[in-house]
Amino acid sequence: MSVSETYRDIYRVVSQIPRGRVATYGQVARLAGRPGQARLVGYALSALNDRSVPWQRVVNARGEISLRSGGSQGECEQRLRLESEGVEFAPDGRIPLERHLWRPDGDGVRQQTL
DNA sequence: GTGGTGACTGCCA
DNA sequence: ATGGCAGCCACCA
Repeated sequence: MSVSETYRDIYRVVSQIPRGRVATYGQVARLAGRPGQARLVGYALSALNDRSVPWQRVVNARGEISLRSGGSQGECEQRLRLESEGVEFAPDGRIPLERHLWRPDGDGVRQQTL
């Protein structure tokens, strides 16, 4: 394999993010069994080369899109993809985590209660 | 094996 | 409210 089990675990968690919802790096890290190590998630996604993984649903703690080193059109593409999935963006370009933050435990029980 | 860096987060000023 | 510094783990040279 090209990736370690840690990466694979991270990808697995990211793949479990439901459509129309987003998760923070820290959250994914915690679910992946690496609490407090959001950097690894970001780094794992940076090394990610698989379109099967919805990496676009992973945002930073502020609900903004973290763009990669050097900067690229990935940011715009990510936003478009999320909007296409039903994720709303605030005027300031942020995502209301209160509404779209993924709740693994809730499992879509109370998230839709706007 | 060692050193530096990174798509982050949280606390302090 | 914003800005800056330190820390964690894994990958690359």
